[in-house]
Amino acid sequence: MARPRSFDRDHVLHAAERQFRTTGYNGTSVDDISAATGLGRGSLYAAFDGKHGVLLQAMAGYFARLGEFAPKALAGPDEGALERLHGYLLRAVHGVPLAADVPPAPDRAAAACFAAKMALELGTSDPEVQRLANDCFSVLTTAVADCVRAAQRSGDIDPDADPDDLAYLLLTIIRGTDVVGAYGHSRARLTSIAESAFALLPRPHHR
Amino acid sequence: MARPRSFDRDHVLHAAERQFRTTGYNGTSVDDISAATGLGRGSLYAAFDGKHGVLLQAMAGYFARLGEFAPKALAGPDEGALERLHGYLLRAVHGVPLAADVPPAPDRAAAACFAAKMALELGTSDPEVQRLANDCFSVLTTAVADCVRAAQRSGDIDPDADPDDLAYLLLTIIRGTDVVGAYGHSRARLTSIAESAFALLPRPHHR
DNA sequence: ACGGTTGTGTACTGAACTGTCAAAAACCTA
DNA sequence: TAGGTTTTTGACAGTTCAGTACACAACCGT
Repeated sequence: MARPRSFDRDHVLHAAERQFRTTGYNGTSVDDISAATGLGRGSLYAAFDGKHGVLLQAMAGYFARLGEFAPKALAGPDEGALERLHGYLLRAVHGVPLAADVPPAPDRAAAACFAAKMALELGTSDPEVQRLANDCFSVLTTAVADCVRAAQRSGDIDPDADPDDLAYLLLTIIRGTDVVGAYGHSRARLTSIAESAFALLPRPHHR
Repeated sequence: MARPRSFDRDHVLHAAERQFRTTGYNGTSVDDISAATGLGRGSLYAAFDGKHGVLLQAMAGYFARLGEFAPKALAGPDEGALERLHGYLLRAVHGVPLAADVPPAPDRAAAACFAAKMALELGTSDPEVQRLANDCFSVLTTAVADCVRAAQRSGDIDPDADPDDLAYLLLTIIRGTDVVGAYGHSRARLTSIAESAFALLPRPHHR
């Protein structure tokens, strides 16, 4: 028996995420968020408790999408594991993949991992942001490590390699391409980096 | 026949760099810079043309230090090239090395590449910053690629590998550890990533 | 020692920003 | 259809910020 809210929570948080992505946290004013989401000042404070609240909840939403998509993209039968890894790597260097059918963003720099960007801007002074960003990273390393193990079982990756170390390395490379993308390098360059990384994966010793 | 300036330009720019590194560009006010450098507002505007001018000149100074140190650390006889690469990689993942004897910074997150951090925060909207950051990256990739070529001549790296691709990949990994460091991961974890990367370098096919 | 020149410190201005408040609007239920 | 509840809207106060202007201090050559 009260007025229902006129906006979709996830939709608003996603718009705020885009804004934070392009102008950074400190570079975004509450009015910017207001314009990007269509919500008035008062509604923002009532629903999300202001700028910092919007950030935390937007990051939580991002984390949820990540935890939904990445494991799904990497899980599957052992046989195709290496190829799934390959595909994920190639898509990831062009922007965090969050849906199977979403094409890479037109602007690579704006497609960098949201959590990573916020962690780099605020991580030293905002432990909560740092923790959330690290959670995003953990989800990804876990999913990749599982996929590496699957590839090892199917004989496509050296069984002596440590799957966790390999997962950390691959994710570090992916995050590194966020930075290289921010430098303005071409899509072809990023693809080349991804292929080089993939080519160096330790294969089993045949003989 | 005029009053000389009472500050050392490089010293001031370095202090400003530290401030930008810890609080970001948009998170730093002119008063913050003033406090960090000891210069008054007027002097800052007269000598560096305000906040943005300080950033550009601080980045230029950073670029100069980078171009001074990195090639020196990686150049040398072909024989020790692989080991120099190894040493550089290990030091780089703990913060941009700018002098041979400087120990890694106490706070890893504050030791990330200055240029990379600024590029990620401002790169999309500030082409000048993007260009300067990319220049920093180019200096490093060139130096690393040269060292890879040296290691190939001495028979420590597969001569069939493309040294430029390898250099891009290694630098991408190093920039990736800036992000992983911002997540709050331990020094040991970063070392482990660097060692994993080094272990995967393509060795020549013996026999 | 003095004057010209340049650096330094501080106060000021107009704009922008954050967080809050109260009135109006929208909705549901009875 | 009327009342109660919650959202929405717009405006407001206090603060902070970037950039400027002006007065003062320091130095050097003569």
